[in-house]
Amino acid sequence: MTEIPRQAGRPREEATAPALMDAARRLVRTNGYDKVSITQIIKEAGVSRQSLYRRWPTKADLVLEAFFESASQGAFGDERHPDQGSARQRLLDLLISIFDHIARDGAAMRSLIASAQEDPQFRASFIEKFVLPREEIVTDILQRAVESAELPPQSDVAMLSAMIHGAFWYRMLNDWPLNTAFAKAMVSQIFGS
Amino acid sequence: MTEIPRQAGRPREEATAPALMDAARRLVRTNGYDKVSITQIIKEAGVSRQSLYRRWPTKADLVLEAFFESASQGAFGDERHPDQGSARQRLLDLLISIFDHIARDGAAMRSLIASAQEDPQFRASFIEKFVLPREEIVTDILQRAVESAELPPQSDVAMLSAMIHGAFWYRMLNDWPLNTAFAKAMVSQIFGS
DNA sequence: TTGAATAAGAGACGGTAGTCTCGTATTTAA
DNA sequence: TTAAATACGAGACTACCGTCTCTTATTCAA
Repeated sequence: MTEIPRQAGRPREEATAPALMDAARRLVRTNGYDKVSITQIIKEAGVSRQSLYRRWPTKADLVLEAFFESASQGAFGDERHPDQGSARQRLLDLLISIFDHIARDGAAMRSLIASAQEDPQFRASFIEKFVLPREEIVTDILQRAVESAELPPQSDVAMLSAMIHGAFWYRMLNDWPLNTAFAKAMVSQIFGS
Repeated sequence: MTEIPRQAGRPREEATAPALMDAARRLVRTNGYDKVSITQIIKEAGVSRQSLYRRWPTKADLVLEAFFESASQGAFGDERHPDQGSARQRLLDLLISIFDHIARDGAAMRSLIASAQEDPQFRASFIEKFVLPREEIVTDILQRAVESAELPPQSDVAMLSAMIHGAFWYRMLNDWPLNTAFAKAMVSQIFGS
């Protein structure tokens, strides 16, 4: 319980950040990322323009936090029981869970990937907050698979991870379906069928 | 030599389209896709705004054609000798050639992938003109590899192709390096080391 | 009690994408 | 020769993003 010594000056309105995230989530789910303007979001949240830009540098940063950093609503790829079951089964469960989330919020995710391409600042933040954590979950599963001999000992775990994430990024970005059949096929390709 | 019956009306200025593509290529290579405005491109090409929009619906469509549809300058992934050499070697050569092109024009490619996420119209055109042709080159190599027993007969060629393209999309979009070492590692992962 | 620091809302501002209109030029067909 | 069709350049127009300024409000420290 370390007391944060308060700065001089008017404190931030506590309700503003959640109001903006809620508004952003709701509007983006309803209308799609690029159909939603900053002006709409601040009107919906009942807040001024500068109050948004004081908290996030761009629309993309706000949406990233609104969608993918709220632990309470379950981010992509929960790994609740990292030590149970075979690596193969854990990877399959993880992929199915990811594809479920993509079915709901894939459009937002695609827009964030797009924004990351245009803005190096945001890209760094996106990689740190979104890509690397998910990368780690997969490499962890694969590493354990090597240790338990479910994968051959000379397996290139980093390469396999790039192929796994890459495959569904590629499919998602190009409008190909991501379903259970695809998850099973991918797992078979990795672990052998 | 079928004569195209000319419509009534003033014909298009033949020099306009190449002038716009040249200007777009030059400016985007120098300054980067999102630093270049339509206004800059038309000024550089010495052409009016509408003359551009009469030919391409968006900046992305112009840049796609300027960079990746000019056969003369070698698109990504030339396959000059599709029947020579092992499939493994052909895939390696192809990957190295792709990575070379990415080193030069990867920034433009990333921006086009980004634009494709925001605009379904452009996405369809991007998939048709860019993604599918390259998809075909890889699946062709893999299919021949199955036929020549370089890959096991039950290989899921479509899945392997998604993993290959996906892996370098994923790496490219996230600022990881794409070099010969990565190409070799990927080929080893596909064909066995 | 006062001053410094910071937040708030309101809204002007510059830069950009893509649309639209206007007057003019060029071509085909009647 | 004339009318229809289409191209041209010039530039106005709307909507948007992100920045900036102005005035007011709230908090801490002297």
